[in-house]
Amino acid sequence: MALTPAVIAQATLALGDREGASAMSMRRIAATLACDPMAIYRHYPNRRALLDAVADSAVEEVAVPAESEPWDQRIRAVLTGVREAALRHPGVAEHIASRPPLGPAGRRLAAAIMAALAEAGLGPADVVKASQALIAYSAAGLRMAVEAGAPDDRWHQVNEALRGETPVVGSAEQFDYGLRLLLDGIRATAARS
Amino acid sequence: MALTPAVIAQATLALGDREGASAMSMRRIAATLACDPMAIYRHYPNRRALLDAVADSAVEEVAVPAESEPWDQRIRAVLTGVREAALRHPGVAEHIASRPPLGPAGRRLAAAIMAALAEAGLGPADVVKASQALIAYSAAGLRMAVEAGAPDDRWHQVNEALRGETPVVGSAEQFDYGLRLLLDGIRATAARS
DNA sequence: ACAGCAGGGTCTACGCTGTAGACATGCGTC
DNA sequence: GACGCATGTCTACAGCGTAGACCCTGCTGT
Repeated sequence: MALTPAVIAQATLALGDREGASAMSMRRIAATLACDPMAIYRHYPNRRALLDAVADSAVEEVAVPAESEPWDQRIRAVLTGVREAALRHPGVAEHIASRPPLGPAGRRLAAAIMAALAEAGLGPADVVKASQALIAYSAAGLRMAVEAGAPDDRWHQVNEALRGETPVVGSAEQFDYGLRLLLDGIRATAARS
Repeated sequence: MALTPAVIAQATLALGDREGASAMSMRRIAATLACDPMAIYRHYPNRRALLDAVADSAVEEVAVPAESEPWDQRIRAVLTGVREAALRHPGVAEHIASRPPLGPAGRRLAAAIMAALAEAGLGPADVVKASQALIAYSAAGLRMAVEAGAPDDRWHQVNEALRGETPVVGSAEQFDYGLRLLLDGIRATAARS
C-alpha cells in the first residue's frame, strides 16, 4: 500500500475507531501502516495537520440537506449529522470538536449553516455570530458526549450524581434541547429586525 | 513554605498565569515550589486532580449575583463572570472549559444558574437541560477565546479569514450574542409551558 | 548512457511528559 | 525507646512529538 496522505488519514481514522483517541500517536499510526513514524512527516507537516485531515474526512460523511427544507430543519440536520458522524468515529470526535471547520467538508457544512441563517432573515454580521454560536454549542455538546462515555470522567460523575432518569449530560436529547433554544433565539432575533 | 494542597494550587495558578498552560507540568510546578515533583503526589492523587483544584480556585473569584436581580441578568452575570475570571487566568482557562463545575466554587455558581432557571418558569427537567446547554455554550466560547489568542491557532486563522471589522471568534461580543440567543430561547420555552 | 537531483523512507537521538515503587527522614504516641 | 505514619526524595519506566542526518530509488537533462 503506497503511502499517501489519504491512505495515512484513513488508517489513522480506522485506528482511532478501533482503539480510541490515545492510540492515534505517530508511532502507533506508523505501526499499523508498517512504516517508520517519520515517514508520515513526508506527507503531513505535523501531527495536528494529520488529525485535521482525519477529522475532515470523518465529516465528509455528512450530507448537506436539500435547500427545499425549512432553514431550521437544515441547521438541525447539519449539526446532528456532524454529531452523529463524530460519534461514529470516537477517536477523532474530540478533535472535531476542538477545531474550526477549515477542511473542505467542514467548510461546505459551515456554508450551509450560514446560508440557512441568511434565509432565516439575519443580517450578515448576525449570520456570522449566530453560526459561531451554533458551532460552539455543538462542539461543546460533542465533547461532553465523548467524555461522558469514559467511566472515570467527571461528566460521567455528574450524570451519576443527577441520576433519576436517563443520562442527561452528552445525550442526544440534551443536545437537541439546547439546539432548540438557540434556534428559538434566532427566530426571535430575526423577527425583531 | 509548607507544602499543602492550597499552596501547591496557588503556585500552579500563578505559574499558569505567568507562562501559560503548557508550563503547568508536574516538574515545572515542583521547580517553582523548590520541591521534588513526586512530593505533589502526596497532596493530589494525580495531575488532573490538581488542575481541578486550581480551576476551582480561579472560579472562586466570581461573585454570586444578588437574588433581587432578574433571572436572566443573574445568569449573564455568572457566566460572564466565569468567563472573565478564566481569561484572567489563561493557564487554566482551557481546563475550566473542559470539566464540569464539581468543585465548591463551581457548584455554587451552577446552583445559582439553576435557581435562576427555575425562577424563569422552567420545570425541573428543563432546568437541568437548560443549565447544561448554557454551561456547554460558555465552555466552548471560553475555549475559542483562549485558542484564538495563539497566532498559530486555527480559530485565529478563521478570524483573519473573515476580517473586515473587529475579531469575532472568541470575542466578548460574540459570546454575549450567543448567550442572548439561549436566553431568548429559554424565555420562549418558559412562556410556552 | 550517465550524472545529478529530488522525493520518500529510515534511523538515531533529544527533551519532554506523568507517575509507579523503593527509600529516607522526622514526628507523635504508646 | 520503639513503632507507625506522614511526608519528601530518588530512580526509573514507558511513552510522546519531531529535528537532523543518512540512504535508496527513479526521473531528468545533456
